[in-house]
Amino acid sequence: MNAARRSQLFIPTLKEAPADAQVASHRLLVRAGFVRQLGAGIYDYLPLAKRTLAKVEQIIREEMDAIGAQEFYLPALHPAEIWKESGRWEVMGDNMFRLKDRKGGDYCLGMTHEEIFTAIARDELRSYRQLPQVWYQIQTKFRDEPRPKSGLLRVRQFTMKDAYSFDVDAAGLDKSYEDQRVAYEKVFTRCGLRFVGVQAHSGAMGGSASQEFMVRTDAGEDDVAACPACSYAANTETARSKGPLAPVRSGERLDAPRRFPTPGVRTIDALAQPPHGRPGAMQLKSLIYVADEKPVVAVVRGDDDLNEAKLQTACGATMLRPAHPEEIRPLLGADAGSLGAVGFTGAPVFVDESLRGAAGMVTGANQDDFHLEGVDVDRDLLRHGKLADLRSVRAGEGCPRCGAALDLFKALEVGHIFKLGTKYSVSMKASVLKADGAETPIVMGSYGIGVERIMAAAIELHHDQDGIVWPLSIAPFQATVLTLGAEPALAQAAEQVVKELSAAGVEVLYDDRDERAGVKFKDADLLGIPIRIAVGKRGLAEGKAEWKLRRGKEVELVPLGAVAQKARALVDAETRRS
RNA sequence: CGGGGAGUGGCUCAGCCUGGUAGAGCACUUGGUUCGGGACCAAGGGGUCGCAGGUUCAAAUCCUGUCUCCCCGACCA
Repeated sequence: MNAARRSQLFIPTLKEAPADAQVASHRLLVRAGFVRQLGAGIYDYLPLAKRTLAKVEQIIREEMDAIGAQEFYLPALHPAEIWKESGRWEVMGDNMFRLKDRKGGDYCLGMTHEEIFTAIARDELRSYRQLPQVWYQIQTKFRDEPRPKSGLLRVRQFTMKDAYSFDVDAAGLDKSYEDQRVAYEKVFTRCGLRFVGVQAHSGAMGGSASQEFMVRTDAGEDDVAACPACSYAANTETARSKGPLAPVRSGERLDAPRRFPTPGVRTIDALAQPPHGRPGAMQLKSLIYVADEKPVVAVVRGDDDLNEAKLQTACGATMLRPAHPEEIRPLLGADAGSLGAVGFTGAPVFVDESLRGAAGMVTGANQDDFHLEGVDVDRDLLRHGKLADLRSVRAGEGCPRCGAALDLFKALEVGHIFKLGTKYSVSMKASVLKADGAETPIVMGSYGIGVERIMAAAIELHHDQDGIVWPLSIAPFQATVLTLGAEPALAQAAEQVVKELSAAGVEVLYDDRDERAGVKFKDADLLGIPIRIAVGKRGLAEGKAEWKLRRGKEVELVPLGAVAQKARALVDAETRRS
């Protein structure tokens, strides 16, 4: 039966949103009775949410199956040993939920499943003839996020579709990756999301190439640089730009850096003010980080921002954090605000590539209250330091491909695909024999989609003052029928319409409650069911019902007997597979 | 981990400064009047004031500790 009675369903709607809901999707999911919060970053999914999530999962399943991926279901509870094999028992740090069993053995809750799938591949795959394999599951992941926030957008327990490809060589991986990329585009499109695929930073996953699928919304936590003129789009963790980056020159070229007193000056800004008057573009900003427990120095222009992800890429570290003040002084002899990398060889030095050739620069002297002027980057820094892309791009800078002004915006990551290569197959010894009898590590890819994030992103994209406006493909119900009034004739007519809709395969929510019309309208708008059929006295006198789409304004009178077919046609048109 | 803010009935909040034994709106129950965009009247039910100590004749209120939740920052020297 495709019909449900509103009076029986558990849909606890709220007039007022909880005070702690900040973003639209959070507020509306709670108000419309889809979710409740159990703890920080932990949510109950109530029947309406379950229906929508099931639809998202089904769309994912269909697109995965269409490219030959095979569905698994693996444990969420993992013995520590398997994570120690890949080395990620340590790498994942505090982000991993860990627990012990009664014998004191170490376990964790899965954050992702590269290790588990790779173990199966290692144990079971022997020959190149068995490849390629593409495996996936839709499973719960646990991540002890430092700061859960924004409702369902950053949580500690969530559902992920994670897929893994196993190929004999790089060419095979290229194809598997491309299959996934195309499947992802279909999934997000079918879910009603406008998205952009962007070049991404691989982070703790490792591997060569990766692409993120981003939904543009201010509720997102990532920053994307995209070119309005060409197809270039990248997470700012990897985005580049060209010009206008020529460093300002001081005009005074010195044979060697010269120390000068700057009492009390601790910031770029202070040094830019009188009496010093050295604009940020003339300064070098030196930042101290700890990469895998070892200090590194990053140097960017005074008016630029260091991008931590880029620094992480540059030094190849798996963990990166800013150094504590008490780590800085013993290393450089001064506190933050007076630091510089001129002649400093106590730790690796990375210099932003935009600084190549810059001269007449000012930087800290590694002595409190003193700076150096006349610094020549090539001469004074690059003999011991390495050039790297470290700075964050800014809006308006030139697209690295075509030069047009880059657009910068907030975005929410709903999917991420990686070319892992052999990182896991080597560490976990997953290999097959090739045709020539040689053993070769399996070449892997890994592909994730956040199921709840799709639901939340759809709401961020599709809502108005009154509530959610679901895309038909993932709405918990496709149509809702309202009776306006208590007359038995209305209920009779409504039930007939419900029956016909149901018979036509349309999922319908029948609001049979003894409520005033206003309450039903408000509730229907809040829930966001795409098709609203209202049966009231006025229309019924002519044998008609009112047809209105949640996304539109027009109300149309439709003969009772024609409602089901009209709905069927719309559902067919909007949920068809691409 | 640092900095803010908040925990009072299911929800939104007041009361706290200036201690005297808990309130409003919404929601819920019953009756009545209403009935096309979150009705009205009347009568009800429901709260160890996050938790634990302490001060006091007396603590939601003052003090200490602790837990939880939300926001900002995780750097820009």
